[in-house]
Amino acid sequence: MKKETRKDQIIKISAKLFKEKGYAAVTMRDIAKALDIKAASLYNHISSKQDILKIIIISIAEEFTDKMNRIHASEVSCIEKLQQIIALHIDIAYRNSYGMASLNNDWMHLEEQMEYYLELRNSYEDNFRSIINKGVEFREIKSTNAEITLFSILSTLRSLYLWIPKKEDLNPEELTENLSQVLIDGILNH
Amino acid sequence: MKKETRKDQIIKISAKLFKEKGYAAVTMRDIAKALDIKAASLYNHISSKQDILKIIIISIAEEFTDKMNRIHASEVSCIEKLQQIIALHIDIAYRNSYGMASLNNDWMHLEEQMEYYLELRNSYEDNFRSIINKGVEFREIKSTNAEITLFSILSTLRSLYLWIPKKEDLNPEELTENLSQVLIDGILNH
DNA sequence: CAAGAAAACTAACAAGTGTTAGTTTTGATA
DNA sequence: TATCAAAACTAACACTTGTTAGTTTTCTTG
Repeated sequence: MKKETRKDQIIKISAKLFKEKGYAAVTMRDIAKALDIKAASLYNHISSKQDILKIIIISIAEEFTDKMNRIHASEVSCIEKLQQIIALHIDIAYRNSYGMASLNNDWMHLEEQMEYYLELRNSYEDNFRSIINKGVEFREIKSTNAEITLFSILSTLRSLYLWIPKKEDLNPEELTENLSQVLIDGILNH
Repeated sequence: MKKETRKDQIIKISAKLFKEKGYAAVTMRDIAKALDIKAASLYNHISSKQDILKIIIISIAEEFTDKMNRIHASEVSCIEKLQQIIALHIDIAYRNSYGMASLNNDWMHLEEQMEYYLELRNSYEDNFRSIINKGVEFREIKSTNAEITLFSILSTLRSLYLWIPKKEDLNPEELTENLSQVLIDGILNH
């Protein structure tokens, strides 16, 4: 593990501030103040405010897309794939809850990179949809509206970043187990 | 039904812009341009930018809290209460998907009103939690972690505003039916 | 149609924005 | 210890921000 550079610190503290107030409401002076330096000094490490956002968002989006591709291609049941997707989201939300906030809420402030981001997101969602559709086809998953199933699971997973930091007592393994139960088995006691 | 005032138009178009770019990234000149007037003219109808946000968010938050109170107090099973909550979210998301975006993402930019907003939200969540806990107690709901059940359902409901405008083919009744199935019965085919 | 209110306008403000240029300080290496 | 790059600084820029003051236009109503 390499030492944390000043640039890493800038990215990290920026992600934290972006989560609290949103990208547009955070100024370069806010970021600088949080590091106890002047705004102009930031430019020795990053090229622009946009650049910070791009680094935060694209790295996470690529990780999601990459790992989803592997899950999609793997030779396990659809239900097992769903469990792996749940574990993936929990893992990333634990490691980078600040970045997840930007991914979810600030992607519209990407400029040149927005198209690429949307490609990554669409690829991810297409794989997700494909897994659920196969699950319905193989009778593993109920054939109510598959699009609603996708939406519901994805909404929950995308909100994990808000919730995980407030529940530090729960470890990732236990959470993965319980969340899989709720999302896949449902809540009804029959 | 009274005629739509200029103020109503300002609130409506602002909510739309806030959904697209977030409160902080929308300027008074943006709002004015969308109405084909000058920024200064807005101040004949509203007192500040903050004021617009306050009106958008507080009215929805009060509606949620109010209707949740009634559901909580009603004499039906917990599962039926959950269905009513789902119907409530779908109803509001259909009628005001723009406002829901601000409620979810821009509440941190409320100033004097933030405390009141948080009270409303906490009251809502406490009622929701109480319904689920009672459901577990009465053996209507599985006794996996109740907090995870709450989180999962609430995340899905809070994301409806993103999804409903893209699926115009689905009517509210059908959606309520299907979403209840997914959230309550789960997706597993057994 | 006259009069007054409502709602638009122009012009400007003070403060805050991201960023650059040029300079000084810091810290590692030879 | 001398050197040189990395990283901090000060000062300033051009532009944008929310908002106000004062004026003109438009609409409503008697």
